[in-house]
Amino acid sequence: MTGPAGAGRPGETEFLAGYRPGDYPAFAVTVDLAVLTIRGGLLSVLLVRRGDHPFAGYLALPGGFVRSGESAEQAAARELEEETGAVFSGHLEQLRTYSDPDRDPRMRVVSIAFVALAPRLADPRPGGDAAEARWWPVEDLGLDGRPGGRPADAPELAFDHARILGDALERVRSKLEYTTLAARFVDEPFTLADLRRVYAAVWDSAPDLANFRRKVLSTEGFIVEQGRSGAAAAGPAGGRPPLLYRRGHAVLLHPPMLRPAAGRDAAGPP
Amino acid sequence: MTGPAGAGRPGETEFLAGYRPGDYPAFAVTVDLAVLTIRGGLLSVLLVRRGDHPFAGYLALPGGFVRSGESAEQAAARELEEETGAVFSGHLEQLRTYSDPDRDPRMRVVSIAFVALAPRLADPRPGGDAAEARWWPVEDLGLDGRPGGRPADAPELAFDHARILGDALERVRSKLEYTTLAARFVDEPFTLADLRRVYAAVWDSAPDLANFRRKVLSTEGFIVEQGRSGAAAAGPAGGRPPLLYRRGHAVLLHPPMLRPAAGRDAAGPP
DNA sequence: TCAATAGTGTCTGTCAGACAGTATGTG
DNA sequence: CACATACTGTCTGACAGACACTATTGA
Repeated sequence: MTGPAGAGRPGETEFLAGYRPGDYPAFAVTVDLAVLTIRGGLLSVLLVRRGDHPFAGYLALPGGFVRSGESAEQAAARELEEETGAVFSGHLEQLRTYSDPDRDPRMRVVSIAFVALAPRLADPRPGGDAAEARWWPVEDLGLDGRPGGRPADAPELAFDHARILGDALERVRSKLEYTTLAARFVDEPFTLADLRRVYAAVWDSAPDLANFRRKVLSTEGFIVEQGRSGAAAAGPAGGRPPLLYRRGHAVLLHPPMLRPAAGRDAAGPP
Repeated sequence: MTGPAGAGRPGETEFLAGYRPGDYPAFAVTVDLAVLTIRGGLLSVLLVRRGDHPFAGYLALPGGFVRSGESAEQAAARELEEETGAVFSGHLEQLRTYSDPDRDPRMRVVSIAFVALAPRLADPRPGGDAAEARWWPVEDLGLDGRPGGRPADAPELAFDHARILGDALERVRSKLEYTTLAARFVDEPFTLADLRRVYAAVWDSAPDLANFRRKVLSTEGFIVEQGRSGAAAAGPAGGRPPLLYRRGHAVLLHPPMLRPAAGRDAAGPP
């Protein structure tokens, strides 16, 4: 792949010098972020409460406009740092783009959605037009037909953000199956029990402990042993202190660790 | 998920009546299509030769601007029909969005890329500024480090289309593992040998015939038996006439059919 | 009968599910 | 000691890889 931009292709410099943009429709482009973490054993998402119309008072995914000189990825990283007040070092990946013509009643907006994963972040600070920003356990949002059904008091999300968040959850649930992404949810060093709690929270069902250990430890490069804690970091006293690990270099799991049968439907993009 | 657009949220109608768009950066939004099919046992992609600057004379993915009233999905379907001259009935899915600020030297363009799969399409007809449109076996493009290396005469693609096509190929290769997508590449009715040739072409290595049969036939809803051909459609004479099948309703494969070890690296989004 | 393609049977190793058991720490 | 947590062993069934085998057609 040779460079796309201002390269030396025959006649092109002259062409570009005389080029005037045609009248193509103009769009505003935003990024929306599904920032996920595990808090208190629950998969949680960062939501802001909107101060302004439209959808004033509704909960929404944090996000903002892409600026002239930046890519969507740069805009997502910038918004993430504005929202959390610190450089973001976790996992950030593009989810998909939402472009229904009437998804924003103000104007034509195309939104490029991202998923971010992080171990326990500092409590977020509000910014921009967000009146409030906090973590919500996803089960309190009643997005998917999870056991227990939609909580009666489940808040409604602004725009098409319920759909975006639903897609983000499906992406993360399925990526835990065939990647080592789970380890991005925990602080280092971590124990195998910590890592297993990530799967339990994301899949809403804990894999069998012994089988989980066998799989994780036999996957070369998933996690790296780090020694035993002098007297374990947290946790209630009592019990044998666990071995500690950090993230390894492996990215993919082969073969994958499939989640239990439930929640495996709904095709959707990978 | 209740409707995003012109709903009756308190105070919003008044707000929208007085709303004037702020000065957010304006972007052109395009769709780019990686249209894939199997031709002569080779995975092939539809490419156009550009007539205009920039990248005049280069090969490019077909695509075009998203219009004011349509979603990216609608634009992709429209371009596909313009390009092939018929209503497109195959599989079309969003790949990802490319937004590097300098990916197009003319102006700021965000491109939403799609992957389309179809059984042998009519030979394409050129349209728009495409001087020529034809199928290219992907192995002739030398995109990935495939055995044989990059052909000396491999053409260079315009813009960042080599990257987009590379991502599209990885998407399709991996989706064959855990979905029934392969069946979207063949005309109905088809034989098991036809279906296996799809895997052989996409993965560049044929799964063992007996194991392949066992897997496909034991996956309920992957394919449906359709009876035996009176005297097989095509193929060289001689040999036992095969059973015929059509696509079933199943979408996902559980557990997946993993491709052989090669080509399973390069993390990349799902 | 031969060539060619379709289709079957079966052995083997790998691995996940299930679950019972052992080890090592604290009070 | 009891108790809690960490960790191990092992039986079983499902399934993929490998490959030898049989079946059915046309020439």
